[in-house]
Amino acid sequence: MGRKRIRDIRHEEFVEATITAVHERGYGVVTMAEIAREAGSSAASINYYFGSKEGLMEATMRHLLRLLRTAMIEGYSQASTPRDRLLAVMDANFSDSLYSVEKCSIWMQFWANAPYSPRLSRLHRINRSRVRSHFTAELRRLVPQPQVETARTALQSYMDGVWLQAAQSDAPLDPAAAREAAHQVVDLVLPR
Amino acid sequence: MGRKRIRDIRHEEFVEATITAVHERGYGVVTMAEIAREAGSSAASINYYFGSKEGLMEATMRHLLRLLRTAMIEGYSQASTPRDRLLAVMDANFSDSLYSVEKCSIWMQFWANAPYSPRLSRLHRINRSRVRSHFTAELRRLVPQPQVETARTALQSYMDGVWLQAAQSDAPLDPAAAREAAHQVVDLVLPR
DNA sequence: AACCATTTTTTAAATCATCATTCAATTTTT
DNA sequence: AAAAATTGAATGATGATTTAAAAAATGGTT
Repeated sequence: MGRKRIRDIRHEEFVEATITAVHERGYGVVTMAEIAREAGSSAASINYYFGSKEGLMEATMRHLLRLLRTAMIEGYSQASTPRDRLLAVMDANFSDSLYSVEKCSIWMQFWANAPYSPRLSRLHRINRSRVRSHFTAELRRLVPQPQVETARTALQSYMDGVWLQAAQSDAPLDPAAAREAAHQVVDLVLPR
Repeated sequence: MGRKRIRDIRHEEFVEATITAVHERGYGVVTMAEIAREAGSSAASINYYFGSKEGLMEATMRHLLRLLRTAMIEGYSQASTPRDRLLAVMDANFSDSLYSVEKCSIWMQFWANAPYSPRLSRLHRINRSRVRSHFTAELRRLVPQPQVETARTALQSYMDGVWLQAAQSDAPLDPAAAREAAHQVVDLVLPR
């Protein structure tokens, strides 16, 4: 029973510490020692578990992607109409567990660094194309064929842009308000 | 006459080299030596002109902001209706001189790093609020009052999101197509 | 044109600091 | 007792910045 426990607990602790530390110091500047201190541990331990700094970063991004996927699946399962499913995808992006300055900020860091790390860029591509196919599937039933692509990029880029801004914010975010705003954008974009 | 010339020429050379080098290697990883090599010079020279690496980065961002402002002013001056002025702001963001993988990529890097550098974050804020006020001014005349704010964030975030994506692209961009797509998004958002 | 004095520009090398990673030894858990 | 986890202290690199000295441009004077 306990065989896997410690390993998993440490994993999670280090990933959480990474999120905090990267948010505070920046992806390019944060050191192993800082992350370790944040986790109440030592840099050597991180290497013991993750092999390298890059391995840790990849694990952290996987963690965030998992959060997003979970939020998305949950919302999706409760929605019955195409419109509700569309809103569910957006709501997932602005869910309480994801839409915080800390998370948006680290997400942005990963995003900016993805082009220089094959591991990150792969994760990034996979995530993006999943969101795209969700959007496209619902929009096909909501807008005339020639506008599907325009509506999709409008909405998907909107989400990206809002996160980009959120990362710059110096005040705490309001996820509920962000969802409300997103709904209004959907209203604006979809034919009524 | 020649007193200022050399200084200006070097400035520009180093800034161009910075754009190329940051695009190729990433903001957090690029070294002074790499930038210097790209410019056919030495790292010490960069410090002579810019004082520090951060100074160089700030100058580079200023350069990009100047490009954006120039493109915007030019388009603006030729537009006569609110709608045309709105489109002009968008077109400036997707102008041939700005909408390239290289430029979007470095822009993204600055964006991600702004929260950790007061100098960058200041520039960033100024630019953003200029774009916002342009948008708001035109939208006031194009959509009912209660929707102005929604339409503005929809469009402004759209632009941000498209740049974010562009930075990840591994193929050359098509600025004309991006402008066309942006126009369609405007059509979607504005009441017809 | 040629000459010198002054200023500006350039860079190689030295300095100084930082960090990821590894290793060897210890502690904790099973 | 064996395996897993932990860490302090090397190790080995890297890289921004400074310095000191050289090279190039400039301007004034014949």
